[in-house]
Amino acid sequence: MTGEKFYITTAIDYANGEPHFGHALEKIGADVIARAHRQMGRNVHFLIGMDEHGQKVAQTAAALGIEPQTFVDEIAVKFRTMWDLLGISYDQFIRTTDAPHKSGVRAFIKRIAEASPEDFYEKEYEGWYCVGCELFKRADEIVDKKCVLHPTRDLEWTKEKNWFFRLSKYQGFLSRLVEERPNFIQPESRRNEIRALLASGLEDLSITRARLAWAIPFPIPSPATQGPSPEVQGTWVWFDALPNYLTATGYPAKGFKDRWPASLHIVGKDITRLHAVVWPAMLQAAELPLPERVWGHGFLSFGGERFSKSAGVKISLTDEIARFGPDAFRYFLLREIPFDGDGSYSVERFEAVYTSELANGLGNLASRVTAMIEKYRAGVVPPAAAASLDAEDGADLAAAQSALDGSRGYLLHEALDAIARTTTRANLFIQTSQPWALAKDPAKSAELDVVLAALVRSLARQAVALAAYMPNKAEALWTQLGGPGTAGAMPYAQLAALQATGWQVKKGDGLFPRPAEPASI
RNA sequence: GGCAGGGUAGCUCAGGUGGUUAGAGCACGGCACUCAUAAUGCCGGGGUCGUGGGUUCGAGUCCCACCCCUGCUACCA
Repeated sequence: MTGEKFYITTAIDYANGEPHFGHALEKIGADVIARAHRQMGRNVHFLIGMDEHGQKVAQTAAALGIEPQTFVDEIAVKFRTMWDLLGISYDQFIRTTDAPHKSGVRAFIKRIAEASPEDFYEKEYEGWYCVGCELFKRADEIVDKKCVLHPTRDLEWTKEKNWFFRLSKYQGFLSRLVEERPNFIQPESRRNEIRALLASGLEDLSITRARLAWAIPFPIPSPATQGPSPEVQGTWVWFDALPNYLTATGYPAKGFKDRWPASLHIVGKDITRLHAVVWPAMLQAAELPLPERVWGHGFLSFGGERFSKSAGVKISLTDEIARFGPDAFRYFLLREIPFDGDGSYSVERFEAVYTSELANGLGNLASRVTAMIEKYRAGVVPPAAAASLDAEDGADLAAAQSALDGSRGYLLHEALDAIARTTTRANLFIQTSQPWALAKDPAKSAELDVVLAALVRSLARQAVALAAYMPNKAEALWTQLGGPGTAGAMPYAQLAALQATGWQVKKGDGLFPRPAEPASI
């Protein structure tokens, strides 16, 4: 690969539980973008990983009676197993307990201390602490002496000495960033929220915690506690987790700039502000290049409840993947949930979409085309001129590509909608041209060639276009068609001119078997 | 409480700057066809466009009020 570099990341997942639907949606979406960019000829590096420090991890491990490292090791295995099952094509898996990450974080903090010495300072912090939020609250978040989000609880006045990062200093810088680079934070709804946040003013961030043992020790000694046993604070999540995108490149080792800056951070909409405000300020303080773009995707709900919340949702990720397999699951999530907004998951919808679009639509189309090539042309695709189908597919495939090349953001649901139209068009094309009738008239043999070859080309294009979404099924289809190499390795640039003459078609098992009929009375 | 977005067929949603009978997909009903995973194609039924006012020759599309939903409201992704 020699193309333009494309460094894509997802949020690192907090190692305090099992992978759930929300994690899966993000990884699948990022994986599709990564795979698609490979087919666009980019030099892709796809990073995912785990956030493994913090109080909750330490507490959970303690409750289980095991060391935190042992605990996160087990969690990391569970996540990687899930990503392998779902076919996530990541190039690198970073963990914040990796030694290179920990040393990279220290180097990054020291770099800021050198480049922007006034940006770190110690302060005795005190304020109203909401036990519900587990946060200090600002005055404008307090109404009637109660937290607006937890009005039934009393606030507690709490004190702690911490290191702070002078985020307020970067307010002007960040405002210009968001105004001058409208693509920096997308989609538009997220950008509006960030603009509102910037307009309301920024406060400095506390970036360490006392008595936090399961963390990277903050590398700057406290001037106030010099002596035989200086107090060492634990580095709080901001400076531990966010720099993973940077330390993954090998920072501070020479050569990290071969990969940095990141092209695209895919994150949940709940943490877009961290990536669009805090992270750029940190990088600017270190005088390092900023990422090109942050994309805040939406959330998945189930019967009105968040998947990410621990309570109530009684639906298993592994069960849903097993229902029709990983590829169909990937397809459904991205088809059903707009990648720039929220959506809800329902088993009924999954079954409906699978049956109508994958089994009856694409699967049956492949079945009827391969059957006709075998029956009428002994399995060999005949040479033939282009048909109306080829030209008409072009617009949809272009739309599918433009929906995820970044020019309009990353609208994966729109891309799948466009590809689905090519499936519908091919089924209609068969009905209109009636190849079975052409086959009965020897004088119409050339006409039949045109129809059959066009259908194989259409399916081949669909296999290539769908390879990012359903990698296994796309290859299964490609193999049945007798295409060269793999569908996933076929560049989008070659789609329009794709030929299939001479391919050896071999009808195989149904791509998407219809679900078993429910037992009726 | 503040800010932002939204409420259109059973379900998911389209509907630039107001203009003939409000559209698509799915689901449902009928017909056609047979290459195919009883799949496909065609036709059809189905909507007081959140509520109430207003502007206009004319409003889903503009204005006002109200109701409801969602998101954001920065320190544990």
